[in-house]
Order: sequence, then C-alpha cells, then structure tokens
Amino acid sequence: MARYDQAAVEAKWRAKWVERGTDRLDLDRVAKPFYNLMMFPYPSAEGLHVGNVFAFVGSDIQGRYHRLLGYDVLEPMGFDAFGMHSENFALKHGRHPAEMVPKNIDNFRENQLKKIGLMLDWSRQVDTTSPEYYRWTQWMFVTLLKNGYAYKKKAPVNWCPGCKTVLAAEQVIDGECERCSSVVTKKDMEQWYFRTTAFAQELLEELDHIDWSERTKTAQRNWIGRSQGAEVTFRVENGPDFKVFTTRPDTLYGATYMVFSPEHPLLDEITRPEKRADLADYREKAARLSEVDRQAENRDKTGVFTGALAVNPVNGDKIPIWAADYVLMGYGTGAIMAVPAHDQRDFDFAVKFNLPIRQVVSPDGQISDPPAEAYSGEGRLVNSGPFDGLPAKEEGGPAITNKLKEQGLAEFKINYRLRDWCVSRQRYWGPPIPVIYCDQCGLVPVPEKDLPVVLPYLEDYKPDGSGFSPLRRDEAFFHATCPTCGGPATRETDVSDNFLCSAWYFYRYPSTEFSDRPFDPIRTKKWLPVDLYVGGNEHAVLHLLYSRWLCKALNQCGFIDFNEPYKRFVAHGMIVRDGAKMSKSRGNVLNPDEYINAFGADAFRMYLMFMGAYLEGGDFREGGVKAMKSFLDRLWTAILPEDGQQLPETGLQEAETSYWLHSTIKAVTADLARFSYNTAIARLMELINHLTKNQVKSRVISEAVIKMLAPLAPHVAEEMWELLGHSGTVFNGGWPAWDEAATLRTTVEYVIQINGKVRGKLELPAGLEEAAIEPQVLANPAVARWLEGQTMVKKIYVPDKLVNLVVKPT
RNA sequence: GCGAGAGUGGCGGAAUUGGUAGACGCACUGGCCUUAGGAGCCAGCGGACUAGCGCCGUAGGGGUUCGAGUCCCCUCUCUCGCACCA
Repeated sequence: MARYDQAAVEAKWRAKWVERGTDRLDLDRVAKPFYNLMMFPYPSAEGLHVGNVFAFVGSDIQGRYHRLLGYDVLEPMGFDAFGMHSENFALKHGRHPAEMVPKNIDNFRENQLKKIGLMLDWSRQVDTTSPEYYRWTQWMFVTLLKNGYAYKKKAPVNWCPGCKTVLAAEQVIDGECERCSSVVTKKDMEQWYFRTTAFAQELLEELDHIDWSERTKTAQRNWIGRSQGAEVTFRVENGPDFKVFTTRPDTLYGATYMVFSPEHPLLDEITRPEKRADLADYREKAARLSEVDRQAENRDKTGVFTGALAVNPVNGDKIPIWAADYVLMGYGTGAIMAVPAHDQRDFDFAVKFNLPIRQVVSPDGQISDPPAEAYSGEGRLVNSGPFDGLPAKEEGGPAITNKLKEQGLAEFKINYRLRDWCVSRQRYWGPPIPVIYCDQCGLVPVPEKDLPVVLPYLEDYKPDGSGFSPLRRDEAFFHATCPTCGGPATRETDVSDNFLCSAWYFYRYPSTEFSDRPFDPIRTKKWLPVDLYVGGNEHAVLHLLYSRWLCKALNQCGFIDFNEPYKRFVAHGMIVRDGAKMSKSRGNVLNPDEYINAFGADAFRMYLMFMGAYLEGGDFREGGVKAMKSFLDRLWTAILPEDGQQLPETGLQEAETSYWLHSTIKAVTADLARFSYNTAIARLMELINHLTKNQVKSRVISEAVIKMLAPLAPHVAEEMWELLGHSGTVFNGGWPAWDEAATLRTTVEYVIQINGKVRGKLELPAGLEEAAIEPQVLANPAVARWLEGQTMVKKIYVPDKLVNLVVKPT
C-alpha cells in the first residue's frame, strides 16, 4: 500500500505555513474574532513533555476547527519562564537562569513546538522574563498597590526550607512545597499580600455563570469555602469582650468552654499569672510544629487552660477559656465557642481534658446522656431556655442570633476559607517588586516612568534563608533614590510570585506591539475576554483563581470592562502510560520527539487524541502511534486519485455512500464541538473502511474527508488538499456541510423484541406506521416461533427502531 | 470526614432522550501474499456449557419499567479536590 513520507510532507508544510503567513492574523481587520488560548508552558531544560503536547494539540484542534468554521482565530504562545522551577533547575546544575532560560525557550520553540503542527502566530510570543514584559507585571503590582489591593503585613507564613522562601497557601500541597516537596513550616514574617479575599464572594458567585469544566469550578468552590453563620460577642469575666465565629449559633446553649488559637493576641492579656508559663510553653511547641506534623498528629488534641473564664451571652454561664492549636488564627476570629455535644473536634477535646458536654440538639426529643460522639445532624433544640423545641438549624440559629443582635452581641456573618495571596518571594529569578522605602516618605511605589525595575545579573543568586532575597546582597540594587523626595532610600528586594506573571499574560498577546501600555484598550475590547481556554486542572486554585481575581481588580480599577477573563474553560485530562502516572522516578516518561521523528507529528497528534476522551485523559500504549500512521496511509490511498487518473466529481449515487459521508460529517462536527476527539477519529476510520471496502472515490468525498482530518492532522491534510489541485490552505476552505436528508436511512432495521428480549430483526422502509409493520412482524418466522401458545398482552412500537411484543402463556 | 467524578472484553475505550452492549483501535489466533518483514490483505476474537433459533454478561445487591450500562435506593472499589476552616 502506498505510504506517504511524513518527514518530507511535514517539513514542507512547516516551511509553507511560514512562507505564506498562514497562521498570522491582522488583529484589527477581522470579522469574527475567536481567541483560542492554551496555557503557556514553563520552558524546562528537559524539554516539552508529552502532557504539554496533549494539551496543546487538543486546544489547537479547536483553533483549527473554528478557523474552518469561518472564525478569525488568534492562537498565540508564550513562555512562563520566571519562577522557582527554572531557578531550582539552574541551581541544581550549576547554571545561571539568565543564560539557561533563553536556550530552553529556543529549544522549546524551534525544536519542539514548531514540529507539532500548532496554528501559532509566533509574531505575538510573550516571554515573562523579558523586561518589556515584566515591566508590565510590575505595573500590575503598582496598580494593585495604589488601589488598595496590595498590602504588607506581618503574619505567620508558609516557609519552604528547601526553596528558602515563603509560599502562598495555594502552593502548599499536603503540607509540602509544590515545587520541591520539602515540609513547609510556619514563620512569622512581614510579607506582601494581594487582597484576594476582597472578591471572595464574586469569585464564588460568578462560578455559577461561567462555562467552565465542572470539576474546576468545584475545586474553586471548595477552596473559597464559604461558611454562613454568626459572629457572637463573648466577655471575659472581669475582662475584655471578644468575638467568635460559629456556623451553629443554634448550639450556643451547648457551649461549655472556649478555645483561642495559640497565636491569638488577647491571650497575653487574659491568661492568669499562674498559667502564663504553661501558655508560653504551649505556644512555643505549637509554633515549632510544621503543617505536616499538625496533620500527622491525627487530630490528637492538645491545649492548655488559661485560667480565665468567659461569660456565655445567652445564659450567663461561666465557662473556661483554653488555648489550643486546633483553632487557627487565620480563620474567623481565631477563637471559637466549643460545643462538644455537636462538634466532633470539640467533643474529642472535651473528652481528653474532661470538660462538660451538654446536649442542646435532639433528633427525637430524647435527651441522651452521655453521648458517645458528637451529633451534628438535624433536630430540635433542648436545654436551650426559651428556644427549646425549635428546629435547630433552620429556626433556632436565626432566632438566637436575632435575640443577641438586639442586644448588640451578635451579627449574621459569612466567612471564607480563602486567604489573601502572599506574593513576595525571597528568591532571585522573578520580577523585583517595584517599591522603594524612604525614611522621609515611607513606602513609595516606583513611578510608572521608571519601570521596569530591572532584575540585575547576579553571579551568586542562591537563596540564603536569611528571609531576604539574594537581591539584598547587591548593594547597587538595594540602595536607591526616593522618587518622591530624592533622598536616600532602599529598594524592596523580594521578587513577586511567578503566578503574577501568568495572571495577566493573555491580555498581552493581542497587544504585543504596544510598548507604552500593557494592553491596548481597543485591541482588548475586540479580543477579550478569551473565548476558549484549554488547560490542566492542576491550576484550578492557582493560576485560574489568581487570574480571575486579577481580572476583577483590573475591572474595579477601570482598566477593563469585563469581570471574568475566560468565557469558557475546558480542563483536559491527564495522560498516563500503561496505566501508571509518568514520572522521572518511575522512568516511564515519554519523549514526544522520538515518536514524531518515527511516525510524524500528524500520527502522533492523532494517536494522542485517540487514546481516550480528551476531557478524561488517556493511556499511552506502545504501538498506537504506528497504527495511526498506517491509518493515515490507508486514508491517503483511499481518497487520493491514482497516478494519471482523475477523481470523479461525485461518487454519491449510491445511497449507502452518501449516507456514510453525510452522517460522518454530522457526527464529526458534533464530536469536535464537545472535545470527543477519540470518537471523531473512530468515525473517520469507519468512513475510510467503508470507502476502501466499496472502492468508492470522488472529489466530494475526498474534500470533505480532508477538511475533517485537517484539525487533527494538519500537515498531511494540506498535502492532500494541494494534490487535489487547490492552491490555498485547506484552513481557508470552510467546514464541510452535510445534507440532513442524506443522514436518514431509507430503510431501517427494526429490532423485534419479545418480552424485552431481542428475537429477530426486520429490514423495513423508514417511516412506516405501526399498523403497516405489525403484519410483517407477526409473519416473521423467527418471531412467530416465540408467539406460539402465547397471548399478546401489550405492543410497544418505537418508530424506525423497535417493536416489543409483551406476551404471556395462554 | 466533606465535595466531585468514575467502575463496561486480554487492553485503551464506544454506546442522543432508557431501545440490538462491546463502535473504533491495540493485542492475540487462523489463512493469503511475500526471497524476506516489526509491511500489506482476508477472517475470527465477552463468558460458560450439555455447543443452542438457547443461557449468562456493563463492580455487588435491591427497585422502577414492556425494556436499564443508562433512572432510583443500598454496599464495595478507585481517582481527584478540600480537610482540626469552628
């Protein structure tokens, strides 16, 4: 069988696309803009991972498909090259990121990305490490600072001893550093934060109105973590007031003790002198615990009594105040009322320290004493004075809250689990935070005209664990002049989290030619928000959340007129190999280049898309890519004219072939729209099988097949398109239309069931009435046999599909 | 524990609204072709058995229905997210 030379064909079209400018777009002169975005990679020294290829190809198919549908598709690419990934790699191999990164980018682009047939407009590339780019990253910082969305505070932060820097909560995975897997510890440090919590409610609510993969939305909802309840004011006996947050104000009568987080400032004031030594001791121990230790302790409760008593505002009970690390300073007010009867954590604590347990909610009106575990279900209030008998959660809570509210002792309150984004990093390889400290003027943002604050080249860029960035060691960088008063000043030496670089990159692509603004208002109006964003779900609460937040901030500051950056986000699946995750330690990492060299990018793309449902991922098996190349060879043979021959203009006289063609077009169209690439490919295979078996060839069929193949296997599609005599690109050729009438069968195969079991099949003209079918069914010998000695009970008739006869013995 | 998703041949995976389970492909088996083939072509390929015009079969158990992979209830397993968040 004829085989085409994939290396030659693909090289030819790579060159032709550049030469013809096929993938370049005049952004101002388009009728139907479609912004097709894929998550830009960090250019690792190891090169492009097969997971990247999978992600990009799935996105590229959408771009190419939309182009065939007639859209003007913007499909840009860039490099997320700042950050600890690059820096850690450089450190480990004794190299310098400033020298390593450009080489990596070059390798990614020239040797890898350009060989997988992506419809990328390279004239719009962004590189987050170039001063022209990070100038505007710094501008974002300054803008956020000026508008009150950035601030500095001293607080316990996540410290990675491996990377020697602080991390955002989102970058701590199971108590470990997302980058280096070191166990993260707590440190009290002054850091820069972005006020992500300012938009907690909007970030949550708007999830209901955007077209995103459900699992991504779920991850964000969990992360934002809305809790509805009340903030209640308690009093320390002979001492100050303090507030607690509770989601169960209905259980206020069941509060038998109070717990403060060990870091709670009020503890210093209220702890009785004889308990101070205990508290100091406990605080020290708690501070030493890492996140992992806290979790590994398996929730075994610890704590100390402060000697102080609190007064319960609902009944005047005096209850002891404890300090315990199961209460976190960062959530709510850092203090809680403990209701051991109805909260398992409080219950465990009460049992351990022998504190009273008082039931105030009963599922059945009975009072069970003593309970074996906390009951947090529905029920009616008991032991709750005037509120006894009320359904606890839905009526009791509001009633008690309202009563206290009248006395100014409570208010309804919603709390979010989301924390402000800690953005400063004590590292080298990032955009310096553009702030100057002046003895006279205080904290001064670097004026826009002075941006970028250029990252100096440091020979020794190792983080030193001092709590300061290595930039602090560069005297020339550190000392500055105050932009306001001209006096001596110093620079902020921390760099910003690399997630700030990626939170805005998609605004830049359409505006890369403007050097005096981060994004042009007219371009932005035309091209944003992004129409389709395809990427990995691992960024659900990182990049995707940060960029949504930044969008809201930019909107509030008046720079953009939309509130959500991506109209649609689709989370692709993950590729495994022979059922196991690919990882360096397993030694089963796949090198895409090998397969591309052996079988071609088209076959590789096709196989990646065929392995499984794109949204669920797939299992890479040896041999699949080769099989896909032979499919492309078969397709080539099946639809191209043989030497010296012409294709007949139409070969659709046969109803069967016409049916196959039109229903394939219809189905493939639907498949591409819902990312079912695997079934789209399967349908193309079926069509090719039909054509081969029946030796049908025609221009109409071939052109339609090529167009359907084009998004999946662009190089070979272009080659075949040219062989059919076309001079332009197939991607300007339009998507094939189908004739709905041709997708309908003139005869249909009825399934005949007796009592729901298939007993026969019957070929009949389509569209028959029940009355016309019945005699033929009954006359069918295969059916008649099953009806002997039976009485008909019921007949079910599904047009053009099935007849089910329900019978019983006579 | 909470939330989301999933469980179908030897394998990857298909199956609009409930309507022929296993499309498509891999692997395997037999045959053809070939000097040769990690090539190509044809055919077979869920299971058991007493070998059928029959029976069983979509994690397990129950239910709804003329009819269930699909809907409902219970159980089990796996993956992902969150997790001492009051």
